[in-house]
Amino acid sequence: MGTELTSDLPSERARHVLRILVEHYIREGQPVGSRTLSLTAGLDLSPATIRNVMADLEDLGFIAAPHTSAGRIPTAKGYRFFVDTLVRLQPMAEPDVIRLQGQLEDRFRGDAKAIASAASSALSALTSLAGVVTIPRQQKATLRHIEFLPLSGRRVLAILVVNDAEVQNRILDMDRDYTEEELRRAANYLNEQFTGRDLSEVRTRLRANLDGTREYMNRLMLDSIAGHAPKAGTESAGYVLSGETKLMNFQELSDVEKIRQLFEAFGEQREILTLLDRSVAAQGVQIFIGEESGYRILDDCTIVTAPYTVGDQIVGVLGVIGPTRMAYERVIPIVQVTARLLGAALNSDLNVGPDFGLRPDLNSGS
Amino acid sequence: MGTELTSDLPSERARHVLRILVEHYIREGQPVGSRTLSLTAGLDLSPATIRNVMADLEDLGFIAAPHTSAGRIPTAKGYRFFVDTLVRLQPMAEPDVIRLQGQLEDRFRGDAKAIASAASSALSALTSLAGVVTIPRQQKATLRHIEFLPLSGRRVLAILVVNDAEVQNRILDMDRDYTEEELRRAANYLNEQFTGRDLSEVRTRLRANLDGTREYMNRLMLDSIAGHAPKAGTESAGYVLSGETKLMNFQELSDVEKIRQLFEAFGEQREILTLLDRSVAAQGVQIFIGEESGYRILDDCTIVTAPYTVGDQIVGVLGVIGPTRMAYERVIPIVQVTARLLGAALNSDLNVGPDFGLRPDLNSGS
DNA sequence: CGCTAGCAATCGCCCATGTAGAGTGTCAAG
DNA sequence: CTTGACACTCTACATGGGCGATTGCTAGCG
Repeated sequence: MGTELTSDLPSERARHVLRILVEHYIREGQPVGSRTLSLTAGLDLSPATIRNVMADLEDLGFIAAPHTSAGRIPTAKGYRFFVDTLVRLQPMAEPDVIRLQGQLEDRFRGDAKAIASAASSALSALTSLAGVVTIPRQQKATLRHIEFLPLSGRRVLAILVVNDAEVQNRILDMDRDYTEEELRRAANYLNEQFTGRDLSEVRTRLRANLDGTREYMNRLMLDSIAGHAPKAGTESAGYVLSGETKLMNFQELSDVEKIRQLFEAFGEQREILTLLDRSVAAQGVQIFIGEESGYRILDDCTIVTAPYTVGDQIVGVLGVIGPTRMAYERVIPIVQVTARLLGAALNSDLNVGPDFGLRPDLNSGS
Repeated sequence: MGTELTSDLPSERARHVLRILVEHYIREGQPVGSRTLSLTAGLDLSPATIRNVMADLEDLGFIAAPHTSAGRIPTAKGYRFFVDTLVRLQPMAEPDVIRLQGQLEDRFRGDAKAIASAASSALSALTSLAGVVTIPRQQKATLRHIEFLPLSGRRVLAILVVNDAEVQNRILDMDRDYTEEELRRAANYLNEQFTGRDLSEVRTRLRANLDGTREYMNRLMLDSIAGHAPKAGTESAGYVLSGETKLMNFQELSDVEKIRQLFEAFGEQREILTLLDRSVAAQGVQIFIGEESGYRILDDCTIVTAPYTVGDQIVGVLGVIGPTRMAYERVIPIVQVTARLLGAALNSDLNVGPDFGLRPDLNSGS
């Protein structure tokens, strides 16, 4: 027994072998034997010695043999060690970065779902995996314009234009009917006082102004502004998934039953969303390998995620879903960069948006 | 050789055999042999005789043997003859109809995409196939309110409220910048003249009024109204697909590669949409069996569609997608009834919608 | 003490072979 | 026209042997 066995960590040489093995397996998809490693490891060791090292690695739980006399393949723990300490990340090619940047910034101004969709497609195209992007929470939503229309049955239709050109609308159930004149006055008041302000600011100011004389109006106005976030996209909170079909190309997922369960999970959204939510806590790229996710359905899958931010607020999560055997050294930087660029695109969208640059008069409260 | 061979149509007896064969195959999914038919056909014929009949049916192209010495299975032509002349439709169970009606009428007022989505899910649940519903064209779109907001770069944000409380918005690229005052005047003009009118009417009237003096305004106004239909839902014109994953349960589609192509086609939307469009022409239920669709990808699939109407205008198409071997006698009535009920739900939505019942003043043109 | 060469053993994969079962086509007799 | 009988065909399934890849072990080497 080698000295490695006394420790939980493999020796330097074993780490090298493990790296070569994982890299090779990721490339070829076939179990890797001692002969192959002896030839490609660059260590100039005979297969027999390699075998000893592999036996150690197997004892430590990093690799496993699908059956006697096939080579070894990495376990989830093996992949974990690989991505944590062995992988040599391959930065994205500069042209790809520039193209990606263009796709994200290009005229998606204001439409949260569209830009999420673009990011998702881009992720899928770059990685040949499934891309997933949560629809960004609109942390900063600056009021541009508001309008009320009376409906029947004491309901009022509120139309908000926020940020550049994002139109939101919701129906408010009120205590009594309002005349058109009343609604016009309320809208005028809001437009005059609060155009260019952040919605949360509008909310607090409205609460402060609640002086009793016009309480019912305040109720109307508060409701119209309140809780705008959850209805940001069309389908309420959710994510955009792209390139799911690419997953069917992988042999390890070529079982129809597995694919079916996976796609059903995609449709349900719940499980995937809670999984994505977990990565909000983390700072950078987070990786769930196989069984680590805790969901049986994803046992053969890895999810690589990263939160994306506007300012220093996390507004969403993006990532890719693929088989555990994926090209981590390429995928991780792609997710990383996409998160940064998406954040940047959203940010420029909010702050140097065309409107507020050119029309300061709108922000001055007229 | 029997006398049938001189005709393109099978004899009475052959038709009976064909019916039993198709019914049996749909139920069991296994090729049907002469012995089985002899036992279940109720004709009291020996297997040998049945074999003669089957030979005739095979010559006519209604059935085929996957290989020597397996039973026969229906060809596309066989299914076609079956659904055209042999099938005994099984009306939907009354409770199911009532439940379906409830699902469709229930509080989806105004939201075209939501009601299409509900219909699609219902179709999928009732048939255990994939349900598909095009988002209804809003044939009658009455202008409720319009508003313009200036953006940067000669762009203008137009916000329309149509029908009850449906908010549409689009960005118009104009030739020059407009002042807020100009935009306000344009909006006022439209609101005063056309509130309560149908959008198509507004369009024609605007064209007629194009008198040169205010041409640029007309351009703006026309653009804001024009082509509102394609942007009805969120994702522009399209359809809602439900229960795709159910298709993976069928053995005839259990090949991963086939499934992949099918799902990619679903994602593309184009091919499916053109196929659905074809059934707009037809009056009632239309069926595309296997290769009849003209799309290789759908060779093993049947699509059962029906247009649905508001008033007497066809506003959309719905249907189901499944393997050619599906329970036609149940599926056809389900599609039929769903189309009728969806039309009815949309109709009640438009005509006795809460707004127009209670606020006739809005419709009178002020 | 670690590395290596050699060797027997193990196991999955592939292919050929054999067999059972299901169904067909045909033909002569009823 | 129908039927029973028979030979024929083809698939599905199980069986078994050979092949190749790879391992674990052990003895020997530096």
